Amino acid sequence: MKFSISEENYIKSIYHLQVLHQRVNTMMLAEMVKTKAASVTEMLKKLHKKKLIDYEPYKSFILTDTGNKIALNIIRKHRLWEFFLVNKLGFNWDQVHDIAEELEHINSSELISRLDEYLQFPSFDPHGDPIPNSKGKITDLKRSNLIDIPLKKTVVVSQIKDQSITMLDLLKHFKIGIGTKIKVNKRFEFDGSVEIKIDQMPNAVLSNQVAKNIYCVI
Amino acid sequence: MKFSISEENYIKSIYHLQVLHQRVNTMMLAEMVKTKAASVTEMLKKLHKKKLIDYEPYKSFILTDTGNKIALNIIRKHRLWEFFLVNKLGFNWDQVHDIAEELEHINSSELISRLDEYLQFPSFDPHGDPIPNSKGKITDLKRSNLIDIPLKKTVVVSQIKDQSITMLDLLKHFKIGIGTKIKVNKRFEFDGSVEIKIDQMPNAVLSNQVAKNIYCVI
DNA sequence: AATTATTTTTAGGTTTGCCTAACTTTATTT
DNA sequence: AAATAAAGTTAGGCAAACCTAAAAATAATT
Repeated sequence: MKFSISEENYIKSIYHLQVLHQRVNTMMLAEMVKTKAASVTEMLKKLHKKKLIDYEPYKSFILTDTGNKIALNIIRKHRLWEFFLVNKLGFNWDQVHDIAEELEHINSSELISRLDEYLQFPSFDPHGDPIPNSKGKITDLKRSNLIDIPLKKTVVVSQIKDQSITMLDLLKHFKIGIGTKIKVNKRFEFDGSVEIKIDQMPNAVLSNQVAKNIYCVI
Repeated sequence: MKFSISEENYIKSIYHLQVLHQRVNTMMLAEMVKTKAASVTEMLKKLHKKKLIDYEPYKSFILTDTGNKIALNIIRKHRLWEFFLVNKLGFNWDQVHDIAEELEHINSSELISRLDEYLQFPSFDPHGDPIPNSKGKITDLKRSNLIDIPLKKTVVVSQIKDQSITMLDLLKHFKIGIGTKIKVNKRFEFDGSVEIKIDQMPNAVLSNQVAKNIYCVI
């Protein structure tokens, strides 16, 4: 089944709202899709008829399993494109949302599976949000860089942002790679550097510049 | 100024028709955008009001300079995306048109200039059609097929006219694709075949039928 | 030149998704 | 519990882009 861009945006928005607040209402949705409540009601009736939401007038609505699957697919596309824009085209992570908002509606599963492969099946988008796989399954782990990670918590490196040779050299020296377990002991306000501990290694201090490029699964 | 997907498709189609037949009429355009003549007339009035075409009812229509520029920008996007799909995602050139047809309407000049750079500013798309630059200029390099090319001159393949699967197969065997450097050593009068040389390949002979379908930038 | 055929436009209708205004239902106060 | 406020729905309209059928203009034939 194919859906209009509008329908897709409503489905996606309902999904996001359900994650944040489990009860979703018409006004919240109206605000999210930047329209008026009356338009939302109209769309709810349509989505209900297409069996994408369960809906009782004046009561509430919730995505059906089908609706959920469709939402996850749109989100998958959005996040893969964001990953592409940042890691291939060199955008900053705060510049890509609007563009991905358009790209997510491109309709070709072949395109998406190839893109996924081209990007080497990333698990997280540039904001650290998980990318659903082709079956709609999400790794339910959050991700952030060493600057934002809670202290004294052991985390696993999942991505290095800056992949320059100099950066790789530095990482080699500290024995840091994808999968490495790291604990941040202390953060120094003065220069934003962090002291880390890796198993069987002495404590080490990474500059802010380095730390912010190392992303970990929490 | 921003245009709807429909408007963009009309503009692009008028451009293509103008290249093929300099006189364009309503019915041709209707067929090209897969709609009916009445709808075309409606759109012509709208495009005229927006000064994208010169239009006199019952007479004719033609793109204005502005219209032309917009058309070239859409075509630029289409061809860059096609190049991306083939050269980065590994699609075959005969699979990418429909996807590029959607991607060409994504609205971000920043995206396109970065994509262009990422692809290293290609001059031709996978079908050998020239990609307009950001100012709408098309490389008007001299191109001709292997029959008409000067002997002993290294040229670069830029377009394959016949894109049948059988032709594709043959080209694969000889390792010929867009961008391949070729030198024609000799032409045989008898059957019009040509002997070519490609770097790191033994000499090869192509039939006249094949040679005349391979276009190169001189 | 008159008739016929074709092309183009106009007129009137449909669908999608938006809007405002009015009305219902549900929630919150008093 | 009644009154008021807020949220949700319905009704009636609008714009974009499509459609069919009929009318007008142009082109082709006799």
